[in-house]
Amino acid sequence: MRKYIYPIIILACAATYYFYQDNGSDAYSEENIRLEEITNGKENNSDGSIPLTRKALLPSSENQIVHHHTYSLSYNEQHEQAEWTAHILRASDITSRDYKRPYFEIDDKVKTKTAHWRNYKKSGYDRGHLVPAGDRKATKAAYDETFLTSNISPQIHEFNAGIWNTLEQKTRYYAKRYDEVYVVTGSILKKNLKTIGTEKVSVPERFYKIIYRNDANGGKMLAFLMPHKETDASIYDFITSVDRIEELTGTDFFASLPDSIEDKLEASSSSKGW
DNA sequence: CTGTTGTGC
DNA sequence: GCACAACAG
Repeated sequence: MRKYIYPIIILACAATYYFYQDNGSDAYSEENIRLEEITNGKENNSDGSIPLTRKALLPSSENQIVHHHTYSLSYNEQHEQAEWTAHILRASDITSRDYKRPYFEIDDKVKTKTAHWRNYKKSGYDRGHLVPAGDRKATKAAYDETFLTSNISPQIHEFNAGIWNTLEQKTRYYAKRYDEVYVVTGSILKKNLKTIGTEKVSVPERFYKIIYRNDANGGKMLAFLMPHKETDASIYDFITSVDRIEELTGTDFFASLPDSIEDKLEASSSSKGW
């Protein structure tokens, strides 16, 4: 009997290991990979383009920037939500795994403390992800990390499940097609917006998403600016230039790109090349 | 996929 | 407060 004990133990250990791998509970390895992404990036891209780190992708901001394992954000305390989030979306982030939705938690990395999810309860508004949960399905840990109240804005359900969802799916399509895209998502925060909850979470009137694809020729950029309302229109009716979003937000996007490339890409409001 | 609400312990 | 199931676009 004894000769079976060790094989059984080894099998049990292996099974446990694979179980946690599959569940994506191995946050430690993910942390190593993704935090490295912020500071070091890769040696070189296969197509000869200059590798961009997540840090290089970050917009300018006077608000509180925090780095999570798989995305970064800038929290606006007045409006009790992020003014923008930034993440690198890779084809490998997109899987068909079915994770159980966790509860939204306060983001402890934001010093001023983020809003509580109760502000949204019975408000009539969705807890709309900025970094979509669907963009972070490589592991359970990555998925759960999107369920922080620093990563949501109040959204009308018909908008969130409608054209905004369509835009998120299109972004995932680009990530699969080009293997890797850089994504900045946010809203136009201004004074006198409607608020919800006891903490007065602002309800933005417009949301935007900027997608950048890198290549040896400077890459391509695509920006969408959408009114926060239900619509049957196409997402392509809401293409704008990054320059326009910079005007509205006062934020400088992709400042780390060489100026000649940045100026050209950010002036464009065309989906040509995508 | 994007979400909320109701029930029960 | 949390788990589970049902429901909606």
